[in-house]
Amino acid sequence: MKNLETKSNKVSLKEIARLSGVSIATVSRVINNTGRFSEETKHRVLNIVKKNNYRTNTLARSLRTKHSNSIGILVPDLTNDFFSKVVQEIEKNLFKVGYSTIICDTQRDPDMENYYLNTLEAKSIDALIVISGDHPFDSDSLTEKVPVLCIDRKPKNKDTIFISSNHKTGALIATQRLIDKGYFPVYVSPDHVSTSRASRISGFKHALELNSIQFTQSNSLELKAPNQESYDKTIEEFLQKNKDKRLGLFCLSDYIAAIAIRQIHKLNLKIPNEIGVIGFDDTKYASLLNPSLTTIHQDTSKIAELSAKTITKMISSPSTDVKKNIEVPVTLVARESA
Amino acid sequence: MKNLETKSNKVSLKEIARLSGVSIATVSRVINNTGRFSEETKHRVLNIVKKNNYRTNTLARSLRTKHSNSIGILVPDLTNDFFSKVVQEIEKNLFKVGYSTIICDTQRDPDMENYYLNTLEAKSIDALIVISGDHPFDSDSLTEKVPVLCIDRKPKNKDTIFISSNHKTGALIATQRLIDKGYFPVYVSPDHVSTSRASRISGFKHALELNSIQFTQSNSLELKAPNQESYDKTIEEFLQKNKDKRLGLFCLSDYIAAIAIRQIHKLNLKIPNEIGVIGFDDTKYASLLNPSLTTIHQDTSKIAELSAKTITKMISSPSTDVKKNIEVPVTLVARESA
DNA sequence: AAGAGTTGAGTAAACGTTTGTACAAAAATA
DNA sequence: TATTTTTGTACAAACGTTTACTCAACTCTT
Repeated sequence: MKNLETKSNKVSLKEIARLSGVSIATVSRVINNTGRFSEETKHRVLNIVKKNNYRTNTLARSLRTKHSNSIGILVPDLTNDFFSKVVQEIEKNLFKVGYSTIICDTQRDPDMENYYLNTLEAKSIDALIVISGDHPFDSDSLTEKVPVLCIDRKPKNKDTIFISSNHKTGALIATQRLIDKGYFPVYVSPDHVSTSRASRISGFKHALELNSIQFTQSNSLELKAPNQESYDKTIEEFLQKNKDKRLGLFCLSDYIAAIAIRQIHKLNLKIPNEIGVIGFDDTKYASLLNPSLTTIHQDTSKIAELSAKTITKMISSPSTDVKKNIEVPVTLVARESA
Repeated sequence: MKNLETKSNKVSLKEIARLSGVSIATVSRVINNTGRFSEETKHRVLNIVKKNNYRTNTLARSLRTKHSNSIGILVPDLTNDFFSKVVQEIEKNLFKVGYSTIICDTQRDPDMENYYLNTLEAKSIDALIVISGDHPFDSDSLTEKVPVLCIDRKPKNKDTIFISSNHKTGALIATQRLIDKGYFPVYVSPDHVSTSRASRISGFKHALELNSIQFTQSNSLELKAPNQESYDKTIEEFLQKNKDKRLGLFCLSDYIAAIAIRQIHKLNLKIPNEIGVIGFDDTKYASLLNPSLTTIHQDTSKIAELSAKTITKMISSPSTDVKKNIEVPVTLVARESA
């Protein structure tokens, strides 16, 4: 038999106070355990609280205290394996230390990004973690009010804390491996270009330099396209045109790598003998592709842990300055594709 | 040169009222465009509002009005391709009609689920959309307060609105295809078992019935396991043991299918000649696997659209009753694997 | 030109908290 | 015992809105 009182929609401090014969203030102090009450009243109040299934109205609380115990996260695309993993891990970390997380998928749309920035600010979030869309994050007005932390994509303002994988080194390692194995190195880049992608490309180029290879047009394959089919076509054409070379594709993401491998199969080229492929991210499908994908592993757990730690530190002691640029090491995971 | 006033942290209705020489009430009415003001004051106030970069404090607003224009979403695992897609699409749909979305990843953890339920309730969300974890969703206390809509996994309470793909039919179609192609049908199920999985299994069994095939132990492969490696092993053993049969694997998700295909390759079995594989979900990697994966396509867009539409209708007119059980058709996408 | 309706405002209460101030009673100190 | 300190509590303001009431000043009706 369910307690009928559960139905009552609104049980406030006032009601609890009335029921237990003390003042609202006392109830509040008991609930927040902020002292100045006797053991006896404590028990009495807590009993009534439980019996009436009282929940603090956090709206009112936040309005009064100016903070909400919640942290906003802006993410450009939740269906992206890397992003969703990072976000999930951050949430897990923050949950452990008592913060609730508000995740907002901006769909890489500046309008939505702004919209959510506003609603989050209006919700008195205690801090903001942002993975920006295709344009560098740039909101000084908010940054003045709450701690802001950027992940993966460099913010416009150099003073904003920024955590990311060491993309450049990752690309360097991958490219060096391709070169070492005698492939003709080519980077394959998708449509969306972010600062992280840029770093990877720069790492790629650096590797060529180190090996005294002159970077030319044929070392890159840019996939400008609205949909996957035209990706397919562009890749196929490129492969056809460069049949003479033993290509080593450094794909800027595992997903691109998967598409490339698919096209390679269509042309009946043998991986890794006739062509090599390396990806980036080490998402959950990397080991499941056929052949399994050699790729650069991003340490999502580390990124998430660092992000959570840093942001909570920034909240609790805004004065102590933290490192502005944190780079998380990446590792190459050698599998079959190169 | 940036406006210095941007820095001021707190500009409230009161301040705007003072600045424009009218009462707070008038400013409020202008901002919400709720009448009872002259064109002249409107312009004056709006100017001041703009100049001072005023933002409504939604906390205060919600506290007063009892609603927040935001909708909570509970999701068991954001790294799951199907879930993240659905959630993203819902968010897009709700955004278009002016709702902001609060996404919470419960990590299939009942504790986190409860925690978020509480914080969401405390935030005065206008409605809740839930994809439950491994246990059917069961929160009548909340359901009494705001509209609740369940997706994909059947809620405990039969009166809760429920939207999902037609899992049973999907499984039926897939299994029938395997049978038609002369395979010995086997369903492959992962660890987590949900009501949606159960429906799929039931569809599978129904297909056997229709074809007068007796369901036995060897028609199922249950992957009870903590990690992917032991998945691998279980699958390998099963394949070895059933070498004599021409197996047709109906995998309860694309991800499982990918793992299975990987093992099949290891044993040098030829797909689709010696063994067939069909998945479920049609996630973005389905077409990229090798061979590409025949699978059951879930219409995430439709599910999302329906969810958004239904929930907004429930909010605006709680009295009109909507269909309690909405099934979204699925389609088979024929590719190479079976 | 008198009454009725409309328009443009202001006042103040309310939403549910937290917290500074106040103060009596009890406890500790001298 | 007289004084100080601590303890337990209440009161009331404040957070930033929305909105039900008022009400004076217009604008129409006849």
